Parts: sequence; C-alpha cells; structure tokens
Amino acid sequence: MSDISEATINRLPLYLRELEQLQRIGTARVQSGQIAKRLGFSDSQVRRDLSVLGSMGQRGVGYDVRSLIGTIRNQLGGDRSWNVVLVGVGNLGKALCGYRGFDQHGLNLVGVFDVDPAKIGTKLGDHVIRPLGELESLVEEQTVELAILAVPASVAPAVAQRLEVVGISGILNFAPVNVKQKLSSLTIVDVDLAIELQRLAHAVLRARSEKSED
Amino acid sequence: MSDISEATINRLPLYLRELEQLQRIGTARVQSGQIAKRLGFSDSQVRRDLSVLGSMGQRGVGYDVRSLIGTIRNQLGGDRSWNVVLVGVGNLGKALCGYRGFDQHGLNLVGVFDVDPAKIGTKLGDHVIRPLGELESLVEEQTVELAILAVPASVAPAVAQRLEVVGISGILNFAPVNVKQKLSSLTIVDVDLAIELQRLAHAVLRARSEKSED
DNA sequence: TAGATTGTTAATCGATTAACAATC
DNA sequence: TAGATTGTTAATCGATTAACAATC
Repeated sequence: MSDISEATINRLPLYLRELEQLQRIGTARVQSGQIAKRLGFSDSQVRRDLSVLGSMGQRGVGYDVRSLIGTIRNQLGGDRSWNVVLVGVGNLGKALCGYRGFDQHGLNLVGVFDVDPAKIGTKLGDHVIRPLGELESLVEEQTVELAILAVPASVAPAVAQRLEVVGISGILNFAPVNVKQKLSSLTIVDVDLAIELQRLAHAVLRARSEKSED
Repeated sequence: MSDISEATINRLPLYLRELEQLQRIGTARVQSGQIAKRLGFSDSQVRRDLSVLGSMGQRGVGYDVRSLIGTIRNQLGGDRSWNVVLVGVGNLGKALCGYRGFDQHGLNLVGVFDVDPAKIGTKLGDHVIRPLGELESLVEEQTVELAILAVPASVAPAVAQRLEVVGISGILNFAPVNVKQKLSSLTIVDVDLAIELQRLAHAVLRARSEKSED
C-alpha cells in the first residue's frame, strides 16, 4: 500500500490545495498540464504522481476534480480524522489556533495547554486553556494522536518527551531546536521559521546568479 | 560556486542549528558521526555535505565548530545581512516579529506593515506599524530585499504582486494559497501549516505500518 | 607508529523526464 | 474517425551510501 515515494507524498498536499481552489471557483475537470503550470512542475510529474493513487484520470479528458480531492485526502490522512492538542499559547500558538483549514482536513483541535498560571482558565477561541497536568487525562478520554508544539525552545525537548510518554504519535514542532534527539520513536515534523528564511535568502542569491549567467 | 545541490542546501541550516547549539554548550570540535546521530543522517552524508564547503575538517580529528559555523553562514546568506519587512500583523505576524534568531542570522526587520487603520500607528515590539502605502518609500530609503507575508489568504496574491512591483526579491509566504501564479520571477518559499500537519498525519500512518511489518 | 576520521571515489539507489501507445 | 490526454515505459538525471586511501 504505502509504496508511494516520499517525494510524491510531499507534493500531494500541494495538489490538494490547488484542486480545492479549482473546486471553489467551480471547475469540475482539470488536466495534468494545468496543474503543472500552476505549481511549476512538469506535466509528466503530475501524471506520475497522480497515477499512484490508482488511475484517477480519463484519457483524452482529464481528471475529475471532486473525486481527485477525495482520493488525495484519503491517501494523506487515511480517510480518518485526527484529534490534535496545542501546547503553548504564545502568539504563535494563538495564530495556530485561529488557523482555518484544520477541520477541513480532518484535524480536530480538542485541547489547548500552557504552563502559565495567568493563562490557564482563560479562553482561546472556543477552548479553555488548561494546565499541562491535565494532558494525561485528556489523552485517555479522547484518542489524541497529534500535538502542535509551540512552546519556547528552552522547554521544548522536555515537553516533547512528555508528549511521547502520554502516548502522542506525532508532533508538529515549531520550537527552533532539535527535539528528536531525546525521543525514541515518535514522528516529528519540524517547522523552523529562521531556517525557512535562510533558505529563502539562499534561493534569492541563487536566482540572481542564474540570471546573471544568461 | 553555486554548484551545491538543492538537497545539500536544504540541510545546511540544520547543520548550522546543531553546531550553534554545540557551541553554546562549549563544544569546540565535532565529528561527522556525532552530527549524523543528532540529525538522523548517515555519517557519509554529513561528510559529503560539509565537503562542498571546501575541506573544513581535519582527518583523524574532526571539524572545528566555530569555523564551520562561519562557513555555513557564509554559504547560506552570502556573508551579508538582509533587510526584511513584515506585512500583516495578525497573531502570526506578531509571533514572527517576536521571533528570536532573525538578527542572529543576518536578517534585520526594518519595517512592519498592515492595512488595518486600527493597527496603524500602534507599536509592535520596537516597530511602529505603518500603512502599506509607505512600503515604496521604505524600500527606496533602505535596500529591502525580503518580505514575510502573513496576511489573509484572500488578499495574499495581490499583496505579493505589489511586493514584486516595489522591487522585493524574495517572499516567505505563510498564506495558504498559491501566490507564485501571478508573479513573474520573484523567489518564494512557502510555509503552509495545514500542509505540514497533513504531512505529519501521513508520516504517522507510515511509521505505524512500518512498525507492524516487523 | 597506531588509531582515528576525513575527503572522495565508485556503486547503488531513487526520482524525474521524454516519449508514445492506449484510450477516451 | 480525429483530436486530446492519460498511464506507463525506458532513459536520464541526481542523490545517497559504502568503502577506503589519504592524512591528521
């Protein structure tokens, strides 16, 4: 089943986003070349990527936007919904909490946690901010599998370890520190804003040197 | 010069972060195997990646942490500093503004912009929030090359286009929408939180199915 | 010198692309 | 049928790894 390449998997969410936008503007059918142009890929690549989903297109016609969306969602999230907790209610945590598009992708925010006594008990959106000590009981009550880690870097590794202990399966880590190190098997996806900016700076330099080579 | 592979470039910031942490705890020398273990890479890969920087190690001994940090920074940012503007002061914008580690990597936040009249004139950290109309003059005064785009998805493409017109070279885009489409040449790095969560969900599923194969 | 670790080669592995037969 | 576009093959391209000579 999961013999889909890592590279393809990483592109599926991009296809999904484009397809959802096409659907929103009322497009029912799309060709590989159109998708390719929007995303800056080759049409070969689009067809190859989509073909791993199991022949979703119609030769001579294209792909049905609606069914393609369903199939990609399926492939990505396993057709199930995930309960997610947010740990750390700084500005970043607040931004993440207000983020549209979680629910749309089968992700339910079921709890919000912080250690700051001044924040505990106050509300963030629909959620009451709870102390970290209540994490265990919530994970037991509801099946919580994913966590968003938005705490300061200094405490992130310790909190990550705790998340592993209570039985979380995956962490989306925003702390600019390596939390993998202290964990045994938990799945981590890192988002480090400084790293992305460094990549941007380098990409700009590269684009310029390519241009000057013409 | 820039014949360094994309894959290697994407790992350099990770090396940098680890090395900086090692330096902070007083480590002067490090071996490829140590770095590999921390990041989950192979030692071969670490040596190969670092070798593109031009023979920074000493056989039988290892790498000098300090000089390696300098060289990687050099390679990534071109040894120069970048002026950056932030556009969009929602929760995400606020979080980004307070983010440590920008200055540490040669990135200076020189201006903060929004369209909301209620926000304009108020302060965010050290910066007064300015109307988008003042973007042009700031870009002229100071050489602003990078922008962080943290506005709602609905207006992101239009704002991105404007950033291109005023002469910005690169955008770090947080809006969950394809802004590349309407731009001609500007360099974009996208960070889409929903996409990262989807990748996490899939990585968790994959890890489980691999485990059950044992 | 003996032990350790790099830098680099050659072999392997995986991902992308071009091209076209299949088929709507 | 004629035109269009997919699905897939084979060829190309690029990235990773194992291994070891070079050398500290």
